[in-house]
Amino acid sequence: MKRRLSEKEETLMQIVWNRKKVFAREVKQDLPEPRPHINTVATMMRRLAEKGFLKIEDFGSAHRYSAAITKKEYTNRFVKPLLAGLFGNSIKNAVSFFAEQEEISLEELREIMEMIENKRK
Amino acid sequence: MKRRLSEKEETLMQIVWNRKKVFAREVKQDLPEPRPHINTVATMMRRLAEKGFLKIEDFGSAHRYSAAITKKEYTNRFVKPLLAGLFGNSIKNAVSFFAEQEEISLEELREIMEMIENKRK
DNA sequence: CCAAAGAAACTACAGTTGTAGTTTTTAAAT
DNA sequence: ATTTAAAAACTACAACTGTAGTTTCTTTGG
Repeated sequence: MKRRLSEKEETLMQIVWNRKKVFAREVKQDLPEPRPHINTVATMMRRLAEKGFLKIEDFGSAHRYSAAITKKEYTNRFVKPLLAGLFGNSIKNAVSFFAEQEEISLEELREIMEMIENKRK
Repeated sequence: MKRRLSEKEETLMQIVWNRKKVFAREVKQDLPEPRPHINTVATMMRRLAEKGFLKIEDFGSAHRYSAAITKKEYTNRFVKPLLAGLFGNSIKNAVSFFAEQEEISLEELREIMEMIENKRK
């Protein structure tokens, strides 16, 4: 579990994180068109399991998959360093960037601050 | 210029973005130990150029590289969607996440808001 | 001009990713 | 028990990545 995932792999993990427990067939259904062959999905799921990102639970004749790493862990382990690398090791700079790009508004920043303050009470 | 870069490639781009114009030899110097062989760096730079991420300027017998895409463009094209994918298409959620992880403080959020407010004047 | 140094270009190879065909196993239905 | 359907497992392959050795080209110092 050392390298960060490719885009496609990340998409699969997204689906697993959302649905908690999934069969390959369901993962395929959640993918956008053009959907890959079911075997493609199955192969990628198997590889993700081999790499320690997914757990397998046997379920009759089928495997049911679930995440072996939470989205939070994944984000901390792989996404945070990515952002840090791009923004001089500062998440603050990253947030500034998105604020300047107007991907987040002053209003929303205010909401976040409130939310954090409440949580600390 | 369609897929996002690997970690190593991104590291090379970082160096180019920082130094603006670089020779392969300089890129190698900026890499952390254990440094790869110079040919490894050269090959990756050539491939990044082929993929449209770098421009080449001939400079005597050597190539001098510079970024063909700004860090801002790269972030918007590849990093923003990555974050959006993880956080329900909401950069706000992403920022909330990092705030909860205490990767950014209330103080810093306040600074960002001020900075943005000033910029809009 | 010629040799030496440095760089680019070319070649090679193993590991990973995305893709899916083929074969085998399993379960279910009659 | 036999067929059938579904899934897993296995196999294959091309593209891409990381790595570096080998060969060729180009400059420059004598």
